[in-house]
Amino acid sequence: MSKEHQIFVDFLKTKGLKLTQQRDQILKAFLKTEKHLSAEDLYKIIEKENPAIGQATVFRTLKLLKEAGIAREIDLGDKRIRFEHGWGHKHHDHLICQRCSKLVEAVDPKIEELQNTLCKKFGFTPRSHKLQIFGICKECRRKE
Amino acid sequence: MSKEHQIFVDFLKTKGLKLTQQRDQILKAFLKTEKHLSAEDLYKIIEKENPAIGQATVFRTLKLLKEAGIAREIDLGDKRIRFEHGWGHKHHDHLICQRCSKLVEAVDPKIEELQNTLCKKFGFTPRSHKLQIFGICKECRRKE
DNA sequence: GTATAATTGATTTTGAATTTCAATATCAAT
DNA sequence: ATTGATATTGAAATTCAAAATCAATTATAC
Repeated sequence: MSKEHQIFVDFLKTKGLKLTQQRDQILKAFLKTEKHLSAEDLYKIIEKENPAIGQATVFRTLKLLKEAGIAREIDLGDKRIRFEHGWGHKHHDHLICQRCSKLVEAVDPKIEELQNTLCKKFGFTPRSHKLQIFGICKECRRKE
Repeated sequence: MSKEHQIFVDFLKTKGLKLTQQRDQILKAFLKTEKHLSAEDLYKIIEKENPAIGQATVFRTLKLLKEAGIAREIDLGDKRIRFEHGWGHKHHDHLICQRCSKLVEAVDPKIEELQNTLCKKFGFTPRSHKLQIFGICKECRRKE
Protein backbone atom coordinates (compact mmCIF):
# COMPACT_ATOMS: atom_id res chain seq x y z
CA MET A 1 0.00 0.00 0.00
CA SER A 2 1.44 3.28 -1.02
CA LYS A 3 2.06 6.13 1.33
CA GLU A 4 -0.77 8.02 -0.33
CA HIS A 5 -3.17 5.16 0.18
CA GLN A 6 -2.37 5.10 3.84
CA ILE A 7 -2.92 8.82 4.09
CA PHE A 8 -6.20 8.61 2.28
CA VAL A 9 -7.47 5.78 4.47
CA ASP A 10 -6.51 7.69 7.59
CA PHE A 11 -8.06 10.87 6.25
CA LEU A 12 -11.32 9.12 5.52
CA LYS A 13 -11.42 7.50 8.89
CA THR A 14 -10.83 10.77 10.69
CA LYS A 15 -13.65 12.35 8.77
CA GLY A 16 -15.99 9.40 9.30
CA LEU A 17 -15.97 8.67 5.59
CA LYS A 18 -15.77 5.36 3.87
CA LEU A 19 -13.20 3.80 1.62
CA THR A 20 -15.09 2.59 -1.38
CA GLN A 21 -13.94 0.71 -4.43
CA GLN A 22 -14.54 3.77 -6.55
CA ARG A 23 -12.45 6.03 -4.36
CA ASP A 24 -9.72 3.46 -4.31
CA GLN A 25 -9.73 3.08 -8.04
CA ILE A 26 -9.75 6.82 -8.63
CA LEU A 27 -6.85 7.32 -6.27
CA LYS A 28 -4.86 4.60 -8.01
CA ALA A 29 -5.52 6.09 -11.42
CA PHE A 30 -4.54 9.51 -10.15
CA LEU A 31 -1.29 8.27 -8.67
CA LYS A 32 -0.40 6.41 -11.83
CA THR A 33 -0.32 9.56 -13.94
CA GLU A 34 2.40 12.14 -13.64
CA LYS A 35 0.74 14.80 -15.69
CA HIS A 36 -1.29 17.75 -14.62
CA LEU A 37 -4.77 16.66 -15.39
CA SER A 38 -8.19 18.14 -15.09
CA ALA A 39 -11.08 16.31 -13.44
CA GLU A 40 -12.36 15.55 -16.89
CA ASP A 41 -9.03 14.12 -18.04
CA LEU A 42 -8.99 11.80 -15.08
CA TYR A 43 -12.57 10.84 -15.68
CA LYS A 44 -11.71 9.77 -19.21
CA ILE A 45 -8.96 7.54 -17.94
CA ILE A 46 -11.20 6.02 -15.28
CA GLU A 47 -13.99 5.55 -17.76
CA LYS A 48 -11.85 3.23 -19.83
CA GLU A 49 -10.94 1.11 -16.83
CA ASN A 50 -14.40 1.04 -15.39
CA PRO A 51 -17.29 2.68 -17.24
CA ALA A 52 -19.51 2.21 -14.23
CA ILE A 53 -17.88 5.08 -12.36
CA GLY A 54 -19.62 8.38 -12.91
CA GLN A 55 -17.93 11.69 -13.37
CA ALA A 56 -19.59 13.18 -10.34
CA THR A 57 -17.72 10.63 -8.27
CA VAL A 58 -14.46 11.55 -9.92
CA PHE A 59 -15.08 15.21 -9.13
CA ARG A 60 -16.04 14.41 -5.58
CA THR A 61 -13.09 12.13 -4.98
CA LEU A 62 -10.65 14.61 -6.42
CA LYS A 63 -11.96 17.12 -3.94
CA LEU A 64 -11.35 14.67 -1.13
CA LEU A 65 -7.85 13.97 -2.39
CA LYS A 66 -7.24 17.68 -2.31
CA GLU A 67 -8.46 17.94 1.26
CA ALA A 68 -6.28 15.02 2.21
CA GLY A 69 -3.26 16.75 0.72
CA ILE A 70 -2.73 14.06 -1.90
CA ALA A 71 -3.76 16.24 -4.80
CA ARG A 72 -3.12 19.92 -5.27
CA GLU A 73 -5.04 22.32 -7.45
CA ILE A 74 -3.08 24.21 -10.03
CA ASP A 75 -4.01 26.86 -12.52
CA LEU A 76 -2.45 26.76 -15.95
CA GLY A 77 -4.27 29.77 -17.22
CA ASP A 78 -6.85 27.77 -19.10
CA LYS A 79 -10.11 27.88 -17.28
CA ARG A 80 -10.24 24.37 -15.91
CA ILE A 81 -9.02 23.26 -12.56
CA ARG A 82 -6.10 20.91 -12.83
CA PHE A 83 -4.51 18.68 -10.27
CA GLU A 84 -0.99 17.58 -9.54
CA HIS A 85 0.39 15.21 -6.93
CA GLY A 86 0.59 16.89 -3.60
CA TRP A 87 2.26 14.34 -1.40
CA GLY A 88 6.04 14.23 -1.30
CA HIS A 89 6.02 16.85 -3.99
CA LYS A 90 7.20 20.09 -2.55
CA HIS A 91 5.59 23.37 -3.44
CA HIS A 92 6.87 24.90 -6.63
CA ASP A 93 6.04 27.65 -9.03
CA HIS A 94 4.99 27.09 -12.60
CA LEU A 95 6.54 28.33 -15.80
CA ILE A 96 3.88 27.92 -18.43
CA CYS A 97 4.73 27.92 -22.12
CA GLN A 98 2.17 29.90 -24.07
CA ARG A 99 3.08 28.12 -27.27
CA CYS A 100 3.15 24.41 -26.38
CA SER A 101 1.47 24.61 -22.97
CA LYS A 102 4.33 22.75 -21.40
CA LEU A 103 4.81 23.19 -17.71
CA VAL A 104 8.13 23.64 -16.01
CA GLU A 105 8.24 23.37 -12.26
CA ALA A 106 10.63 25.61 -10.43
CA VAL A 107 11.31 27.08 -7.02
CA ASP A 108 13.59 29.72 -5.69
CA PRO A 109 13.82 29.78 -1.92
CA LYS A 110 14.86 33.41 -2.03
CA ILE A 111 11.65 34.34 -3.78
CA GLU A 112 9.63 32.46 -1.21
CA GLU A 113 11.50 34.25 1.53
CA LEU A 114 10.97 37.68 -0.01
CA GLN A 115 7.28 36.96 -0.34
CA ASN A 116 7.06 36.56 3.40
CA THR A 117 8.94 39.78 3.90
CA LEU A 118 6.57 41.53 1.53
CA CYS A 119 3.58 40.22 3.41
CA LYS A 120 4.98 41.39 6.69
CA LYS A 121 5.15 44.90 5.31
CA PHE A 122 1.38 44.81 4.94
CA GLY A 123 0.63 42.98 8.15
CA PHE A 124 -0.63 40.14 6.02
CA THR A 125 -0.36 36.55 7.23
CA PRO A 126 0.37 34.34 4.25
CA ARG A 127 -1.04 30.86 4.09
CA SER A 128 -0.28 29.77 0.56
CA HIS A 129 0.57 31.24 -2.75
CA LYS A 130 0.60 30.66 -6.44
CA LEU A 131 3.17 31.99 -8.83
CA GLN A 132 2.68 31.45 -12.51
CA ILE A 133 5.07 32.79 -15.08
CA PHE A 134 3.78 32.79 -18.63
CA GLY A 135 6.16 32.86 -21.54
CA ILE A 136 7.99 30.74 -24.08
CA CYS A 137 9.93 27.64 -23.16
CA LYS A 138 13.43 26.81 -24.31
CA GLU A 139 12.34 24.38 -26.99
CA CYS A 140 9.76 26.67 -28.54
CA ARG A 141 12.18 29.58 -28.46
CA ARG A 142 14.73 27.52 -30.38
CA LYS A 143 12.23 26.75 -33.11
CA GLU A 144 11.53 30.39 -33.84
CA MET B 1 -10.67 62.97 -23.42
CA SER B 2 -8.78 60.71 -21.10
CA LYS B 3 -5.62 58.95 -22.01
CA GLU B 4 -7.50 55.67 -21.99
CA HIS B 5 -10.12 56.99 -24.37
CA GLN B 6 -7.44 58.01 -26.81
CA ILE B 7 -5.86 54.59 -26.58
CA PHE B 8 -9.14 52.87 -27.13
CA VAL B 9 -9.99 55.00 -30.15
CA ASP B 10 -6.59 54.30 -31.67
CA PHE B 11 -6.87 50.63 -30.87
CA LEU B 12 -10.24 50.38 -32.55
CA LYS B 13 -9.06 52.24 -35.61
CA THR B 14 -6.03 50.01 -36.01
CA LYS B 15 -8.23 46.97 -35.83
CA GLY B 16 -10.82 48.39 -38.20
CA LEU B 17 -13.40 48.43 -35.45
CA LYS B 18 -15.90 51.09 -34.65
CA LEU B 19 -16.31 53.36 -31.68
CA THR B 20 -19.91 53.02 -30.67
CA GLN B 21 -21.90 54.72 -27.96
CA GLN B 22 -22.09 51.49 -26.04
CA ARG B 23 -18.36 50.92 -26.09
CA ASP B 24 -17.79 54.47 -25.04
CA GLN B 25 -20.22 54.24 -22.19
CA ILE B 26 -18.79 50.95 -21.00
CA LEU B 27 -15.28 52.32 -21.05
CA LYS B 28 -16.37 55.35 -19.04
CA ALA B 29 -18.12 53.22 -16.46
CA PHE B 30 -15.09 50.98 -16.20
CA LEU B 31 -12.73 53.89 -15.69
CA LYS B 32 -14.96 55.40 -13.06
CA THR B 33 -14.65 52.42 -10.74
CA GLU B 34 -11.52 51.61 -8.86
CA LYS B 35 -12.54 48.20 -7.70
CA HIS B 36 -11.74 44.82 -9.11
CA LEU B 37 -14.93 43.89 -10.79
CA SER B 38 -16.20 40.99 -12.79
CA ALA B 39 -17.94 41.36 -16.13
CA GLU B 40 -21.20 40.84 -14.32
CA ASP B 41 -20.46 43.51 -11.74
CA LEU B 42 -19.77 46.01 -14.48
CA TYR B 43 -22.89 44.99 -16.31
CA LYS B 44 -24.97 45.74 -13.25
CA ILE B 45 -23.53 49.23 -13.05
CA ILE B 46 -24.08 49.85 -16.75
CA GLU B 47 -27.59 48.48 -16.54
CA LYS B 48 -28.58 51.20 -14.11
CA GLU B 49 -27.21 53.93 -16.33
CA ASN B 50 -28.60 52.52 -19.51
CA PRO B 51 -30.77 49.41 -19.44
CA ALA B 52 -30.60 49.19 -23.20
CA ILE B 53 -27.08 47.84 -23.15
CA GLY B 54 -26.95 44.07 -23.10
CA GLN B 55 -24.52 42.01 -21.12
CA ALA B 56 -23.08 40.40 -24.20
CA THR B 57 -21.84 43.82 -25.21
CA VAL B 58 -20.28 44.36 -21.82
CA PHE B 59 -18.47 41.05 -22.10
CA ARG B 60 -17.31 41.83 -25.59
CA THR B 61 -16.17 45.32 -24.76
CA LEU B 62 -14.29 44.18 -21.71
CA LYS B 63 -12.42 41.78 -23.92
CA LEU B 64 -11.53 44.64 -26.24
CA LEU B 65 -10.38 46.76 -23.33
CA LYS B 66 -8.16 43.91 -22.29
CA GLU B 67 -6.67 43.64 -25.76
CA ALA B 68 -6.12 47.37 -25.80
CA GLY B 69 -4.26 47.16 -22.50
CA ILE B 70 -6.80 49.30 -20.68
CA ALA B 71 -8.15 46.47 -18.58
CA ARG B 72 -6.23 43.60 -17.08
CA GLU B 73 -7.57 40.24 -16.03
CA ILE B 74 -6.97 39.19 -12.49
CA ASP B 75 -7.73 36.04 -10.59
CA LEU B 76 -8.87 36.29 -7.00
CA GLY B 77 -9.29 32.61 -6.51
CA ASP B 78 -13.02 32.71 -6.97
CA LYS B 79 -13.99 31.31 -10.30
CA ARG B 80 -14.96 34.49 -12.10
CA ILE B 81 -12.72 36.61 -14.21
CA ARG B 82 -12.17 40.02 -12.73
CA PHE B 83 -10.71 43.13 -14.23
CA GLU B 84 -8.59 45.95 -12.95
CA HIS B 85 -7.29 49.06 -14.65
CA GLY B 86 -4.35 48.27 -16.82
CA TRP B 87 -3.23 51.64 -18.05
CA GLY B 88 -0.88 53.68 -15.94
CA HIS B 89 -1.28 51.08 -13.25
CA LYS B 90 1.94 49.22 -12.89
CA HIS B 91 2.03 45.50 -12.50
CA HIS B 92 1.62 44.30 -8.96
CA ASP B 93 1.04 41.12 -7.06
CA HIS B 94 -2.06 40.38 -5.05
CA LEU B 95 -2.43 39.55 -1.41
CA ILE B 96 -5.87 38.05 -1.05
CA CYS B 97 -7.59 37.79 2.31
CA GLN B 98 -9.33 34.46 2.67
CA ARG B 99 -11.62 35.83 5.34
CA CYS B 100 -12.92 39.13 3.99
CA SER B 101 -11.79 38.76 0.36
CA LYS B 102 -10.01 42.07 0.51
CA LEU B 103 -7.24 42.63 -1.98
CA VAL B 104 -3.96 44.26 -1.19
CA GLU B 105 -1.75 45.23 -4.08
CA ALA B 106 1.96 44.92 -3.59
CA VAL B 107 5.19 44.69 -5.52
CA ASP B 108 8.72 43.88 -4.64
CA PRO B 109 11.21 44.68 -7.38
CA LYS B 110 13.59 42.13 -5.95
CA ILE B 111 11.04 39.37 -6.40
CA GLU B 112 10.42 40.44 -9.96
CA GLU B 113 14.13 40.39 -10.60
CA LEU B 114 14.62 36.96 -9.07
CA GLN B 115 11.80 35.62 -11.19
CA ASN B 116 13.72 36.58 -14.28
CA THR B 117 16.82 34.93 -12.94
CA LEU B 118 14.82 31.80 -12.21
CA CYS B 119 13.47 31.74 -15.74
CA LYS B 120 16.91 32.13 -17.20
CA LYS B 121 17.98 29.00 -15.39
CA PHE B 122 15.40 27.09 -17.39
CA GLY B 123 15.95 28.90 -20.67
CA PHE B 124 12.44 30.20 -20.31
CA THR B 125 11.50 33.58 -21.76
CA PRO B 126 9.01 35.22 -19.43
CA ARG B 127 6.29 37.41 -20.83
CA SER B 128 4.06 38.00 -17.85
CA HIS B 129 3.34 36.54 -14.50
CA LYS B 130 0.81 36.34 -11.75
CA LEU B 131 1.61 36.05 -8.09
CA GLN B 132 -1.21 35.57 -5.66
CA ILE B 133 -0.63 35.17 -1.97
CA PHE B 134 -3.58 33.86 -0.02
CA GLY B 135 -3.85 34.46 3.69
CA ILE B 136 -5.35 36.72 6.33
CA CYS B 137 -5.17 40.48 6.20
CA LYS B 138 -4.16 42.74 9.03
CA GLU B 139 -7.70 43.76 9.95
CA CYS B 140 -9.04 40.22 10.07
CA ARG B 141 -6.03 39.05 12.04
CA ARG B 142 -6.68 41.71 14.63
CA LYS B 143 -10.24 40.58 15.10
CA GLU B 144 -9.27 37.02 15.94
C1' DG C 1 -27.05 59.85 -49.00
C1' DT C 2 -25.61 55.13 -49.83
C1' DA C 3 -23.10 50.93 -49.53
C1' DT C 4 -20.64 47.94 -46.70
C1' DA C 5 -19.16 46.01 -42.97
C1' DA C 6 -19.16 46.00 -37.99
C1' DT C 7 -22.17 46.02 -33.95
C1' DT C 8 -25.96 45.23 -31.18
C1' DG C 9 -29.05 42.80 -27.74
C1' DA C 10 -32.19 38.97 -26.92
C1' DT C 11 -31.68 34.55 -26.75
C1' DT C 12 -29.54 30.18 -26.96
C1' DT C 13 -25.66 27.40 -26.15
C1' DT C 14 -21.61 25.83 -24.07
C1' DG C 15 -18.83 23.60 -20.64
C1' DA C 16 -17.04 22.78 -16.23
C1' DA C 17 -18.53 22.04 -11.86
C1' DT C 18 -22.19 21.03 -8.48
C1' DT C 19 -26.47 19.27 -6.69
C1' DT C 20 -30.32 16.10 -6.33
C1' DC C 21 -32.28 11.87 -5.17
C1' DA C 22 -33.50 7.12 -5.00
C1' DA C 23 -30.83 3.00 -4.97
C1' DT C 24 -26.70 0.88 -3.10
C1' DA C 25 -22.52 -0.06 -0.44
C1' DT C 26 -19.71 0.33 3.76
C1' DC C 27 -18.51 -0.64 8.41
C1' DA C 28 -18.95 -1.11 13.40
C1' DA C 29 -21.54 -3.58 16.49
C1' DT C 30 -23.50 -7.43 17.22
C1' DA D 1 -22.44 -13.57 8.78
C1' DT D 2 -26.23 -10.19 9.69
C1' DT D 3 -27.88 -5.90 10.69
C1' DG D 4 -28.78 -1.08 10.62
C1' DA D 5 -27.27 3.63 10.57
C1' DT D 6 -25.13 6.37 7.57
C1' DA D 7 -22.24 7.52 3.73
C1' DT D 8 -21.91 6.92 -1.24
C1' DT D 9 -23.16 6.29 -5.78
C1' DG D 10 -24.51 7.35 -10.83
C1' DA D 11 -27.63 9.47 -13.91
C1' DA D 12 -29.70 13.36 -14.72
C1' DA D 13 -30.80 17.98 -13.77
C1' DT D 14 -28.95 22.31 -12.44
C1' DT D 15 -25.94 26.15 -12.00
C1' DC D 16 -23.34 29.91 -13.62
C1' DA D 17 -20.16 32.60 -16.16
C1' DA D 18 -18.84 33.07 -20.65
C1' DA D 19 -19.37 32.47 -25.67
C1' DA D 20 -21.92 31.99 -29.81
C1' DT D 21 -25.95 32.96 -32.92
C1' DC D 22 -28.51 35.89 -35.80
C1' DA D 23 -31.63 39.27 -37.63
C1' DA D 24 -31.96 44.07 -37.04
C1' DT D 25 -29.34 48.28 -36.46
C1' DT D 26 -25.60 51.63 -36.85
C1' DA D 27 -21.03 53.77 -37.90
C1' DT D 28 -17.86 55.05 -41.36
C1' DA D 29 -15.74 55.85 -45.94
C1' DC D 30 -17.03 56.93 -50.25
